[in-house]
Amino acid sequence: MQNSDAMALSAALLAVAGELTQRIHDGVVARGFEGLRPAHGFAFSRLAPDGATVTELAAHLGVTKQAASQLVDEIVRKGYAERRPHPGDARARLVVLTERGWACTRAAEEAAAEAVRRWAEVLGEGEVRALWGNLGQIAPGGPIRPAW
Amino acid sequence: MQNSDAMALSAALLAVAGELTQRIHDGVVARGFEGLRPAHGFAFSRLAPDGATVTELAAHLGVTKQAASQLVDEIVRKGYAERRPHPGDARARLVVLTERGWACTRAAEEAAAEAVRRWAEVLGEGEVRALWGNLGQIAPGGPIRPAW
DNA sequence: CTGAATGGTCAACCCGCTTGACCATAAACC
DNA sequence: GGTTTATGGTCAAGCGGGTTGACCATTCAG
Repeated sequence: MQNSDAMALSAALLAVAGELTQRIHDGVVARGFEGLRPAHGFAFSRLAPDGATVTELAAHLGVTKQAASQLVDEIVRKGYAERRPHPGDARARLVVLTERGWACTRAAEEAAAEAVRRWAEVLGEGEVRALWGNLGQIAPGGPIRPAW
Repeated sequence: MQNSDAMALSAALLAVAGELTQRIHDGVVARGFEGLRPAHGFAFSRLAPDGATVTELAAHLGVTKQAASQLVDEIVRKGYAERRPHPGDARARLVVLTERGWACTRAAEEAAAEAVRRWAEVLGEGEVRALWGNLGQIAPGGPIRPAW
């Protein structure tokens, strides 16, 4: 495999990633959730299970805790999450999704499913599963950083 | 395929895209090209064949022409490209890569190849080619936008 | 030849993120 | 127990890359 092939593969991957992000974002907006940026989705995915502290969120997103704090301010102000006292650590505050936050998360899932369905139309369901499997194996575990 | 599966696939794709971008960027820096951001790579890829005007570059990157103009200023100042009069249109100026710009592009290709090689170690060469083929089919043709 | 359209730049502003300082609570240590 | 160090969080100021708006030069359409 030549270097130029690797570049072509990279370009395709990044193009798909960019378009996917756009489609999910558009889909979320179309379902009535406004004032959000794609980065918020990654925050939601970290908050979803059991909530998280600002510091944990910052690590997940790969930004400073100040930036994460601002982001939390924003989604709290817009009604997607709320801050609660942290059980067992009076310094920390647990950020959890509100019902509206959950609804938005479900909307994002629907939008993602729509985008993936388009791929299945082109590749077939089997290839999409193969894609999933392959990507899952090479996906890193670290913080989710903006692609560029 | 369930919505949550689509979300898992999306998350994996975006994680891989983010890591790939980081690795290419790191590799370029390691080869001695500093002061560049990932976005510059996408500009280079558009300039590479025969150069481009600021407006074409703006369309390719999905930003305003003012932003593209600033970006060109930067890579010109750092010696990666130069502005030339456009043959056949006195308003336009053709932005072309310098030799250093070409060297940087080759460095990026090497870094991409390194990253892809890691995938091949996990998936095998055949699956990587399959990945390439599948991504190539679903990749959009439009402007390359930052993932988020 | 005139008026609209296009390529490009300059200027002001916005917004998200960073660095640096600081307070409150927790954990570590004598 | 009391002091020191580390950790969670916020406030404030500044930076950097982007946007909008205005403008000039050249080209194209009538």
